[in-house]
Amino acid sequence: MTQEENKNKDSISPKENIRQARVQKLTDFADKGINPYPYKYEKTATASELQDKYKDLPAGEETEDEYSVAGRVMAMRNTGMFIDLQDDTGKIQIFTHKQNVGEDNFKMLKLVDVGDIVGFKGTIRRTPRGELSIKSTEYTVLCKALLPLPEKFHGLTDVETKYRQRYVDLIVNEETRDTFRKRSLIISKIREFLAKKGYLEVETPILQTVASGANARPFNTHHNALDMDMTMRIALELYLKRLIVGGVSEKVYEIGKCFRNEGIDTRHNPEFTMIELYQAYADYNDMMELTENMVAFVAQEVLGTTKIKYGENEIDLTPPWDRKTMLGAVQEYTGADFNTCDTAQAAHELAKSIGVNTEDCDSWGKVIDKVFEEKVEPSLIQPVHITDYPLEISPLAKVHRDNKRLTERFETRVNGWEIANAFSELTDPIDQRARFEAQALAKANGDDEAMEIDEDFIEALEYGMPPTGGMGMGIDRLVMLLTDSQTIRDVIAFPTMKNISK
RNA sequence: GGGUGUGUGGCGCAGUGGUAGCGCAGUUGACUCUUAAUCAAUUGGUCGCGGGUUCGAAUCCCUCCACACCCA
Repeated sequence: MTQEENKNKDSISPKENIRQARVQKLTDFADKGINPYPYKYEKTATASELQDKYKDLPAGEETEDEYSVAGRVMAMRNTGMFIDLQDDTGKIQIFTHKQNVGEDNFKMLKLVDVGDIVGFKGTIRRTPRGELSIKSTEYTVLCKALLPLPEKFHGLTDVETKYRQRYVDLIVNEETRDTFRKRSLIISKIREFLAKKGYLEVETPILQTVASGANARPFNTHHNALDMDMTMRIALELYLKRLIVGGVSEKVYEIGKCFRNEGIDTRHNPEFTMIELYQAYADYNDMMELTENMVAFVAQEVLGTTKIKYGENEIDLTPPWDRKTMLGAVQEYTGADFNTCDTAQAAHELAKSIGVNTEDCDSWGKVIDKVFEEKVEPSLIQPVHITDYPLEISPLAKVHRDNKRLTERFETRVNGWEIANAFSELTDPIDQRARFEAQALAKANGDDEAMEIDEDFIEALEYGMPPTGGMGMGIDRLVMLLTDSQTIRDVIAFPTMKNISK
């Protein structure tokens, strides 16, 4: 090696060093006429199928049964004689011996590294130590990996790398794979539940000119060809109700991403998945029943039980769930009865008397909301529907049939979190316009999360919408609950991360 | 936005003012029914970035960056 080359070698990073050693192996394969990135491989079994089928095969026994398996090499012992192969169902050991694969092929195993994807063909045996194995007669490199996997024992634990490079996390951490498989199953079980009830799945625009239907700030974007500013949706609500107006189905739902331009924490990601569903001729009481039945069905199907463990808590999702009015819950936990307050000012004073500062709240309803959030919400571990929210904070819900200050709205709380929000939907277009105008006024007074007026939506209501019950649920939080995940980033495959400037 | 932490080779970690270490992975060899295989040798790091204090900084101080947790 010349001095120049030596200097060159010294200047590259250690990671690049390992990579270059593997790039050299690509050349070695090419020299043998082998393409380390071939096109196809015929698998005849998965790891778990074999583990299951041969679970009673005694240690030391051999069979003539021949299979082909493929997956990622996770460990090599005894210079490649024992290989742990992982596919998406589990692991199986490969036994390679020069007597079986031939001397040349056995030597060529030196070109195979942990992390490579390889197909093995051979017969089933169980080793004297009791490990089910495939006695390999031939093998095919299906992909040469150029970068090394994290350490085999401790694996990858750095949370930042787990989120930024989820593919590595998934390769080495079974719990991560399990969480995302469960996420998929949860969503498909929701679809199954709603399909059985006659719900029609629909799709509505993500790019919108008016982002409304929730109290949140949107992401702004721009359509070049139309030269038009647009926003990403913050809720599914108003378009789904247009479909109820149209009558494409009396029961519709959508599962999809919503986008809210706000902070990130353990329960918020800027893009997240919501389900919203609407059922004509139903009210919020029907929605309570539907919500608890849906969640219980999903838990039963995915976990085999409706009694789940989350952190330190046991949570019983078995219906029916508790129901408490918001004012009743506040009174229960603080002793304060906000029914007795006729004005926002009186509510402020009552809140102050129980130690809640509500200076930033400009209405009776907002005061109660804040007191509820501070004094009640954290205690609501077991599922409960909190009903009858104040009018001022519920611009899309019908006025309560028995109390004009309240609406027919409930939020379902589990583990202290809001997991569902539902109404007897407001269908009166004149009232809806008044509610939007109150929101617009709040926005003008500095509440940048107040709702936008959606004129076309009001027009839709003027064509007539049947009485309707609607419900929205955060899928990510439901998945957190059912997978015992402590942060939303553990249930979103690629959570939003800040750029690393280099 | 505020507070508290964390950031050291590909990965997991030690190192609180005096020449940057360990394990795994990698490389070379030995061994060949292993299970985090074993044994021997060995490559690899401007200690997140930048500045300061000091004879001397991974270590003390400041700015910035990223991440986590708590609070708002």
